Parts: sequence; structure tokens; C-alpha cells
Amino acid sequence: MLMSQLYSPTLRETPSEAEIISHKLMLRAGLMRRSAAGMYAFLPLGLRVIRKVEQIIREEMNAIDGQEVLMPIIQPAELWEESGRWKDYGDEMFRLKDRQGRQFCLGPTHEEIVTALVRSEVRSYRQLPLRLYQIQNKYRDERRPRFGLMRGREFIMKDMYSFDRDHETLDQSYWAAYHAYKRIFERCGLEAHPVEADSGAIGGDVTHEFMVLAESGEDLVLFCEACEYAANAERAEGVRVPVQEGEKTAFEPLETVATPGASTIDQISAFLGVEPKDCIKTLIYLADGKPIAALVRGDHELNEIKLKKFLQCVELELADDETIFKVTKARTGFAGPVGLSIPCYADYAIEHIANAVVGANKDDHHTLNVNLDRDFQVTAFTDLKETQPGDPCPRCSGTLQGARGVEVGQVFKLGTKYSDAMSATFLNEDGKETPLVMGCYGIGVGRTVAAVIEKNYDEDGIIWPLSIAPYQVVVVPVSMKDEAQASAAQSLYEELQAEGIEVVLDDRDERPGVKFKDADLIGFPIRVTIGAKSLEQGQMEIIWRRTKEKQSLPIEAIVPTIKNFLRDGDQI
RNA sequence: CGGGGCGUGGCGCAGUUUGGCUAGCGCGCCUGCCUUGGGAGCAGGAGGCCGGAGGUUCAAAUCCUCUCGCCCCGACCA
Repeated sequence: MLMSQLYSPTLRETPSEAEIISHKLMLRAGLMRRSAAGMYAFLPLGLRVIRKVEQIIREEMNAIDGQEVLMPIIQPAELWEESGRWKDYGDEMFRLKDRQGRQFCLGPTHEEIVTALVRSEVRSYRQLPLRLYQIQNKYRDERRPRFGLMRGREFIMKDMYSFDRDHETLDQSYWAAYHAYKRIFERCGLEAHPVEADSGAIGGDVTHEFMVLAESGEDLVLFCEACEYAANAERAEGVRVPVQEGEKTAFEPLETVATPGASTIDQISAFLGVEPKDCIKTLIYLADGKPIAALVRGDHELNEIKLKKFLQCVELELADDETIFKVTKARTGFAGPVGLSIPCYADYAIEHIANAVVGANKDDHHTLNVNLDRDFQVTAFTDLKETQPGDPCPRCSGTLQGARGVEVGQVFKLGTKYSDAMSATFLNEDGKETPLVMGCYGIGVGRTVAAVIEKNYDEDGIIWPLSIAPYQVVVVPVSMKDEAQASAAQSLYEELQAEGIEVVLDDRDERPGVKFKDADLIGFPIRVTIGAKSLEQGQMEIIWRRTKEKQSLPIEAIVPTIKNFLRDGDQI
């Protein structure tokens, strides 16, 4: 490719729309442009990178007997009604109607379609296991698209679906995908950590997310410093510490005091001069419309995913002021567990608090010296708090540490959630009709590219790993006006092409600085510079983008050196 | 969805508070000269109904109303 013809408009300055490094560099290097919030057009260089990642994914999916298919983006509402997700998906789903008024959506994911596809064709256990995957655009009307490819409303995703006869073979599919994912990210030059995760709206029980640690990550990942445990913070388990004999003594008498206007833990602890950890936060929720109370320690945050899961409810939301008044006889901010008549669920940590400060269920009042059993009872204790760095590991005696992570992939065991709902069954060896046991496995292709940049850049631009670089080599003659340089560059370019090496010739009549800056910004792993002086000595210069290391070599050594380098793989 | 901010040539911005004459600057772009190992220099030039609609006014980028788009924080989310 000739640089003079390449449609890759580079920018000296960063467009104001970009905040994080990968987004800035993808715009500056001319890889993509925004067309609407959360939607991007890929330009030639950007597309080449995307295609390379896709190709790696294909190879690894095929290696575990995945078969590639391509399913429609536009999906009929009926299928989603069958699974019950037409309602559940809510505003995040792009919906549309055809001329007859029939309802469709732009697929946010493809469980329904693939289940429908398989149920009509798979009849026998002999056809299993079946692993189908596609690389396809997905559409989610995110409330807040951001950070370029990190969270788009249109994005490219590889999704595989496995169909098995039982949970044992699902297990094999699951771990096959898990290990394929490790290889995929490794080949893309990424260190992606599998962590235990929540399955969210997709459903299912066992699931891992593959996380690339980066400051710009939207998730908090917790790692045990001592053992292998790693989990998304929203999923990380809390630990129930047994109450020690004699831990809680000297119960003081109850006392209700005026706390005018102090409705948050911060205000109360400041007003009364107590520690937040000696307060109990009482949150009133509506679980499928019914009010319940949830208690967490004052310095803890409640994890709604855990509460929702524990209650097994479909909808969970913080109660409105009116409901709170009805339940507590007080304004929001003064609720407490004493005398409440609704079910009351408490985090494990509540067991340990003696002489707690709680809302008095009376406007502008709090109650001091509240104690479990003596003053209030709970319906159940469970794990409700948002786990934080510094908390104990649920698996060993270690301590959890936190890091930001970008979720580049996730693997789920779905079980029979969709096959049950959509009657996707097969006949087993006993001739019995049995639901297919499913798994699903996603990789965000664009997000993976963004994550690679987040981990591979310097002040001059992107540093592509060889495996996904848009081109491997750029040939830069210092001056195109110099006949000798121009023709030497041209012949090297042709020679590299003949060797099947992906190469760009910067044939522009620009000053060398401009070409060097663009080469660094775009991030070609290898640059060959051809200058007048070295050329007279029969030499050219190879520069490795990652290390900025330079090497002057005889002209005839250039191609073999590059070939060796490419063959030896991905160490740059 | 709540809070905040921004829309002025391709990109980055000034001008808006206190309305006033041909709307500026840097980068990029075009032409010519010159230059060629890290985003050169000189000269000349093209390009903007100031996001859109309505209103106030002798006069609106600037004031008012509505509207659209984009970004950030939060809530939420495979």
C-alpha cells in the first residue's frame, strides 16, 4: 500500500470527543471516525486490525470444533416473547416495525435466534455436541455510550453458543471455550484474567469474565493476594465471620435523639460524633412491588445484584418517598430496623455491631444503642455488601486487592434457561425428550482492540503487537525527491510484498519528521528508514516501534532480518 | 434517567458576561519558492448562513424561548 493513497487521515490534535487513550489514538491515527454517539465507521487501517482479531478468534473457535454461521441482525419480536426477554430487555433494545407493523429488534445478542435455529433441526443426541459461532454486529441502546469502542451502541461481537446433551458435556464445552479464550487474548498480545462474574440479564449460573487490567476499565476486579481467587466486585462474595463469645457486651439503654436534617450516614456520624461503622444503614426496597428492608453497615454499600438474587425477585428498586413514609412513618433518611413490620434482610456484618446508631422511624430522629435481638429481629442474614479492596478473601485467609478491568470476553453456562422457554429439545439415548443444555461465549472485538491500545502505547502513539498490526512494516525514504532513495525504497517495498509481508511505502513528498511522526502514531511494528548517507554506504536502518531500537544493516540483510523477525513471532 | 459542560471553516480554540461595522487565531488544505533524519521557512490563496427554529432589537455568534446533537460525572447495564 502506498501511503499517498491510504485513506488514513491522521490528526495532530486530539478531537475533543475523546477522553481515554485508546479512543484518542484511534481517532488520531485515522483508524475510525464517529458517526453517532456510540457508533463508529472503521477506516482501512482500523478495519485491518479488526479483521486480524477476528481471524485469530476464528482459528481458535474452529480449533474447538466451533462452526461459523451468520445470523440476522434484525430479529422478530415473537422469539423474544418466547424467552420472556422482549419485556425484560427494556429500553436498551433498539426496536423497529416493518411496513405491516410487525415488531422487530436489532439483536443485542443472539440466544433466541440460535435456539430457534437449532431446535427445528437437532433431534438426536447423535448430533451433539454442537458449537455454533458468528462474528456479527450487536446493538444495545446503552444509557451512556462512552470511551469510543469500549462501550458502543453498535459493536462487533463474536458469540458462540454450545448445545450439549447434559451438564457434564456442557462442562467440556465451557472449559474448551475458556481455554480458547485464553489463547485468543494471548495471541492478541493481551493479558486477560478470567474472574468470577455475575451473569446479569443473560442468565445462568457459572460464568467467567476475561478482564484486561487498565486504569480506564469500567469494572472493579478483586484479586486475592494469597490464592487464585479473582472476581468482579459486583459478584465477589462476602465472608460471614462467626460472632465470638463475649464479643458484644455492655449493651447500653436505648435512646432516641433529635438529629435535625441529618439523613445520610456522613451527616449523622458527624453530627453525633460516631463512626460510620457503628451505624446501620436501612434501605427500603420494592421487590416485585413489595416493600422490604435491607440493612448494611454504615460504611458499607449494598450490592443490589446480591439482594435481588437472594430475594429471587424480578424487579428490585429503591422505594419511593411515599412508600418509605408509609412503611417507616418518617421521611426518607430516618428509617431504622426497630419496630419495622416488613421483612428485614441484613448483611453478615450487622451481626457484629453493638450499640448501633439507626434511624428512629421518626422525622429528624435517630436511635442510639440499638442491639440485635434485644431491639430488633431480622428475617435473614445474607451476603449483601459490595465487596471492596481490603476485604477478606472468601476462599482463604488472604486479603482482596482491587484493580480496574476492561471486560473483553465472558463465558456463561446457560443450562436450559432458553431451551426450556423455547422448547428446544432432543431425544436422548433412552428415547426421552430432553432440553438442550446450553452455553454462550462472547468476545467484544472492538473492545479487545481498544484494550490492546490501552496496554500498548507511548507518547508517540500506538504500539501494535505484530499479530494484529494493520501492516507489519512501513518503508520511509527520507526524501522522495532523491532518485536513489525513491528507487531503493520502491525495490525494497516490492521485495517485501513478494515475500507476502504486509508493507506500506510512505511515498509522500513530506519532510521526514512528518513521516516519522505518522509512522509512530499509527504504530507499525517495524520501520525501515532510507536516508542519503546510509544509502551511499549500502545500508538501510530498521527501527522497532516498541523499543525504538535502531539497527543499520546492509541492504541485502533487510528482508531476511524482517522475515526472521516475523517468523519468530510475537515478542514485540 | 439525574447533575454538569460544550456546539463558531477539516481539527483545536478565542470572541458571548457588557449586542455594533468586512467573525478572528493556531494547525491542516491549495499555489509558488525554498527545504529534506523527528510534525521547517517565506509569499500568496480557498474555506464559516457562528448546531437548528422562533422571538427581542435600528442592529444578534452575543439577549430570550423552544429544539437537536455531542461530551463528562452519577445511576443502570452482556
